[in-house]
Amino acid sequence: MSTPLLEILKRHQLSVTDSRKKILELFQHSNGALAHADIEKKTGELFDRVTIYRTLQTFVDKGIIHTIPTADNSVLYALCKDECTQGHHHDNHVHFICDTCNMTYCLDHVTSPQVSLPNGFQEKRTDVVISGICNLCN
Amino acid sequence: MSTPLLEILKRHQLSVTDSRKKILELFQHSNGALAHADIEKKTGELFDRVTIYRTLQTFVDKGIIHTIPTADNSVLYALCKDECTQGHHHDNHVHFICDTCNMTYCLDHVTSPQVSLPNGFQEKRTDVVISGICNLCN
DNA sequence: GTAACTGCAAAATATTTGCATCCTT
DNA sequence: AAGGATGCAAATATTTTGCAGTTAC
Repeated sequence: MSTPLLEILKRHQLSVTDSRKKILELFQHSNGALAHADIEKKTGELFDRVTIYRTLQTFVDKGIIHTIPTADNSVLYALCKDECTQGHHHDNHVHFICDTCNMTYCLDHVTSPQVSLPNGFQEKRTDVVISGICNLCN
Repeated sequence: MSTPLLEILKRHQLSVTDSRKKILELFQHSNGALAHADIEKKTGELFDRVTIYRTLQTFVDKGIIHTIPTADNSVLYALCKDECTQGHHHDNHVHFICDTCNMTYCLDHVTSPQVSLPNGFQEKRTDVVISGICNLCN
């Protein structure tokens, strides 16, 4: 199903460490997005808080995960599809946040719509975040 | 042009104080969104940092301003259109963030597109954030 | 062996809360 | 006069940085 951990890390020229393996695994086994706090909770005392921050940042830089915009303050991360290359994310899919279970999904098969902008505005990237009720809570 | 300050505050049953007048005025004179830090900078030493936090929260609660989702950690606020009522925002317009000048615009006249979701997902609210180059920087 | 990664400590930043005082109505 | 808003102090939470020790390759 999902690409082996080691292959992903190696493809991005990252050395294979416990924290990277574990955190990447968490993303693969979660069908939604994760926040720093989620990861901290799920890894227990395994890694330092700082290591988690740095690992997430590294993954973002390398194009392994991407951040998801949220209206409140929180920062969420989710796996990129395989086509993401370093420094160039192609995550133009729709994100869905369930108001009930609070889960955040990447709807990989729903692509962002084309929006026509006023004169002079030039689109480079479109993020769509839809909230409502997910299929499990419905 | 814009609704008088006092009228807006009174309509939402808020007492008229210096900080509320000043902060609301800032939003009216800005054609973009503002962050807590922007407001702090523009008001100088006039008000306490905490007062700004509380004033912004009050405005959000009352439906005078709304937050804008951003992929990084920052929280941005912008004026709601007049139809917003307490606890019920109707800000279904598109937001635009300029990569060059870093300004955030509410494109009030560009409404969020309808997105068709997978079975079982029910939309309640759609946020669209487009980044690129704005009309002034273009 | 070397460069990169981690843990720990601490700094920097951001946000929230309690309470006494002041201001709006 | 009474309730709400503010300022200040301090608690809490979040993120970043420096550095020494450890690990991957």
